[in-house]
Amino acid sequence: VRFDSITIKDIAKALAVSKSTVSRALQNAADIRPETKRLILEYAEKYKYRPNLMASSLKEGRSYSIGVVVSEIANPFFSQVIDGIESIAYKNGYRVIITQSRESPEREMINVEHLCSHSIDGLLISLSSATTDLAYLKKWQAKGLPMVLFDKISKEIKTHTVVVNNSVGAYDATECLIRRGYKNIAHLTAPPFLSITRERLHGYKEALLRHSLPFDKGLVRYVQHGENIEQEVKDALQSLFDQALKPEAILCATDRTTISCHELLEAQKERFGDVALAGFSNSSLFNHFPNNAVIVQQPAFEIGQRAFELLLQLLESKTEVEKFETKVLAAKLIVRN
Amino acid sequence: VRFDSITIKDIAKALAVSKSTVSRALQNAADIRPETKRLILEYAEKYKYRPNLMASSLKEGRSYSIGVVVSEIANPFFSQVIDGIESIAYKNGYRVIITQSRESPEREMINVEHLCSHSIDGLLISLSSATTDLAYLKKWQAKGLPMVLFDKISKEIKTHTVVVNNSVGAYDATECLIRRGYKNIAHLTAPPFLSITRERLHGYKEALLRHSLPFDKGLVRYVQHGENIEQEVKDALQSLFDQALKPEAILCATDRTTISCHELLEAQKERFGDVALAGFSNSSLFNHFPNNAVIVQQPAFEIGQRAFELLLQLLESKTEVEKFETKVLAAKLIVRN
DNA sequence: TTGTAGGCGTTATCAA
DNA sequence: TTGATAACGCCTACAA
Repeated sequence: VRFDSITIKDIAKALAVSKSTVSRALQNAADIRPETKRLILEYAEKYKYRPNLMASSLKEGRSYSIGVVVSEIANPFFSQVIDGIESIAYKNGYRVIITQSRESPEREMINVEHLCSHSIDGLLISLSSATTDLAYLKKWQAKGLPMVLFDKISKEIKTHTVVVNNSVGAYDATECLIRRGYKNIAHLTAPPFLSITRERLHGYKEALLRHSLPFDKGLVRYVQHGENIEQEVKDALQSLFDQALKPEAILCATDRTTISCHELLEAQKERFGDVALAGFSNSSLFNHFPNNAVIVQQPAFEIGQRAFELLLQLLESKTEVEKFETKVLAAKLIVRN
Repeated sequence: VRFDSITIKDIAKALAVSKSTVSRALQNAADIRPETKRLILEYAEKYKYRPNLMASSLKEGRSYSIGVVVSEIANPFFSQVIDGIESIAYKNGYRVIITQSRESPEREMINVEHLCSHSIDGLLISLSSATTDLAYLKKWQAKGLPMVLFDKISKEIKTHTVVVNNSVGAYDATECLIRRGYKNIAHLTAPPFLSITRERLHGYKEALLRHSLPFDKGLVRYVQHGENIEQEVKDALQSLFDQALKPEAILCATDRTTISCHELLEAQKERFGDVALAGFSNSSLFNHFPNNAVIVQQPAFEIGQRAFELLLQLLESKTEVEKFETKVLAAKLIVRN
């Protein structure tokens, strides 16, 4: 702020009172003469006084802003989460600083450092798919930075978390495919070390088991979700369909794989034939999916809300929080006629 | 920041030097004994000293952060713009605070107020479709807040601006339709008071004129882009097709209308028949559009880059900037065989 | 009811 | 080469 804005000092000078009196008036303090207060508030209003929040933050030792790290804001799941966060944060007087990791552990770390040196009061983070070393996060946590993990979480970090019931979501979608008569169901998923991968894989397996279908490792493909994810999905599909026993249906574990998979199946109908598609997605794209597609939609907005609420608990707790909560939300299965 | 972090004072105390010496060492000043500097830097490194940027901002009178206001981060055009902004901003040591107006003038105003009281150094803004009263923006500008307008701009605000050549984009798309033999081309666009509306309408008209086709007001529909835009587009389409002379093709002026229009045409093929679609869009959705669709894609990433560069000019200019620049970028026509 | 003084963490000026 | 001091804008004991 280089631009001229009126300060408490200015008001004090203009009205020939002390800075403290002005400060008191502005804060609705009790011990102030109504007349004085009126004068000050009028002047402040007239000259559009805005408190310098940097100064108060410095004084108060908190900034009333929280940091958010997601992999991509363009991903509809995350934009919905962010909407959820903001919806509650603003009401509570917090502002939200959004950053993107683009699935890069380095950028993730840089963002967190950046946010922290800019004095955020707390952090909401969904880890990048490639993050394995959590030392840097633990460091900040040890320094006392309150944080809540959501979506892609890690059990290494002891704190509140918000996730969806990935296992049940995957189970339901798989079961839906099975009920339609598909037996040979492939699974396209994220890297194996992620919790979402394990949980969704687990749901997939359970559904097969329950319906007495064999689990075949050869039908599972792990997609790195790197720079060129389209190519990765393409390769995965190729290798699936190069096998003797071709998949009749595919369950995709992530938004990106669901969409890429749909596009590829669409584009090369001759090659792949009529394959049923099921997948996790929060994209409005699903309107364009084939009518028989099965979509697992996560309650993204609510995830954001819950995550902020939990963070608020940490922020406002007077004592060290020892017992951490894990909020598990249900995913929604979308099946059209 | 309530959480414990080490300060210059702490280092000074620990090493029995003065705060100023520490500050100098940390800033790579010349007038310091190498040995002292080494000691300080080592200590700082060991105890993970991070400067409190709020304090330096307060001191320096600038925060090295800029505010961004767009209507929706989930809109791919804006997420691409934001990527462009960030790509340059980070390199220049600025951080970016993103807010969404959701096409509401009130939220837009609240966001700007909020950003300003949090001491941003400058503002990048795309106006909401419904914003008509710019008094509040002028107020901040008068106070000295540097700003750059992009995408949805207003000539009422005298400052740098970045836009695409809307007129040419619309012209090219329309001409493309005409060359394919379509004569009765409808135009679905934004509210008439927006510059993008006027410019795109102008390009549409010019193309008709050039190819000796009559311009028919009855083929133009203005869509408010409010809460329920889907319904608005639906109504617009209905009324277009209720006319005696049905459109053979439609040119949509905005991402939202292009997508809604596509979905509606798709869903009700019997009702609307085989209508050619052209439209402005930055969504990857266009992969799902019919093969003959014509897409006008804006260089969103570059818009963000240029906008930040111009803002940087304002931020770094020692003297009052009087002469303002308007960067006009070309849109890209995407036509698939 | 109001004013004075000190401090939040930095940086910059000036003196030593 | 280093240190003391003041200042950024705000808040708050404490004193008047």
